Amino acid sequence: MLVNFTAKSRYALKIMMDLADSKLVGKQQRNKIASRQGISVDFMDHIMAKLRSSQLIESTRGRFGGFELKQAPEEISLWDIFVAVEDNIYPVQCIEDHDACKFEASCISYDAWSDVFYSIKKELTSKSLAHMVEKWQQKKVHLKLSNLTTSQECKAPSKGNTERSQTSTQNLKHRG
Amino acid sequence: MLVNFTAKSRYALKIMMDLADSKLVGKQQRNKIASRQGISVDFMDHIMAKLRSSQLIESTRGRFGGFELKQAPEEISLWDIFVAVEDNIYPVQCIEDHDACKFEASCISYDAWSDVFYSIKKELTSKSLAHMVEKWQQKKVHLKLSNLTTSQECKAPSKGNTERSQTSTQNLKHRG
DNA sequence: TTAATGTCGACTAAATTGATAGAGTTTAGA
DNA sequence: TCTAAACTCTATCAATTTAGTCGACATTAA
Repeated sequence: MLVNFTAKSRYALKIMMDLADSKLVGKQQRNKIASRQGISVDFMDHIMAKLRSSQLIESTRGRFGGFELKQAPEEISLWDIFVAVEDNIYPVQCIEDHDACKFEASCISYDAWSDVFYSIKKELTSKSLAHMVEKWQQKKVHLKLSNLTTSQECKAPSKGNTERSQTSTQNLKHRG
Repeated sequence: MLVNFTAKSRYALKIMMDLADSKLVGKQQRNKIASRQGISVDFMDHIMAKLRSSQLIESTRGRFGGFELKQAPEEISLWDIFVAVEDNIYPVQCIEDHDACKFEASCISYDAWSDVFYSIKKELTSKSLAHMVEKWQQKKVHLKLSNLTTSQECKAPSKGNTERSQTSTQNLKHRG
């Protein structure tokens, strides 16, 4: 898949937008976020850990704990979010690690990949979470949705239920 | 992997650059290309089929056959190449197929993904094969390489030899 | 006819991905 | 101090995807 963002990026973006959208209301609990955004709480844990270690969110443990953004949405770019959750952000090995390939200098495509990488990085760095959320909030007005009434309809497959299994819980394949 | 170009894209770019680079010399045989670019001929067949069905290259069968570009390098963008070989070029399902998700309208991240997709597409569409090859040809002058003396050193793993197997053929992991 | 060339589809091993499970830790407050 | 409501961390797994291999076939020039 070209320009392949894994589920981690998809979910991370939802989570970050959810937190930015509900910023004024205060800390958000993980199962609230998960159910609003249709993500399995268990899987979300992994994503939260990464977002946290990248200083994008902070968490409070214990009763009445929850998550909130650690930086202003204006300061967070989409690039920051994707980099936080994906294990490898480079299109090819040699861009990541110049020592990975001793033939870099004479490789016909090295410079082209380098070019591709930096322009994608530039584009994603230029897009702020604040801007994305602003557009969402304008859209919400049209949709006449109240502030925190985000859809519940987008479900992760339920426990032990794959698309081929016999239980009939719908897997809606909502992948945005 | 974020911005994940599979081996098909990596190889396809090498192949297209190789063909553009040797355009004046005429048709190129598949095992010549494969050995210059360090690709397994067998795997290359799959890529060639896709490049051909996308009208990017044309082939001549039989003795003295080979491959050549079907369009001028100025007319071919990196986007064209990646689209030709990758099965899915969309970062998320709902950008590909609006009907895939009936909750698109109320999805918090749909517009953001759409934005991401179109800016990456724009960037890659703006980069022509001609431009990339021109830069390579300038670099070659510095490297003092003759026109078709491209490196042989970049090998795909040899037959039946994975990184874990006991035969010691080096897998150089040249991934550009 | 033959050798050199490209074409195509079936198959497979390895790696990655998405998801699950379960045993912690921390905190507020009764 | 005890408990419930939270978050944290690591191990494991099934399904899918990817990269690669193989073999039989088709085409062409000489």
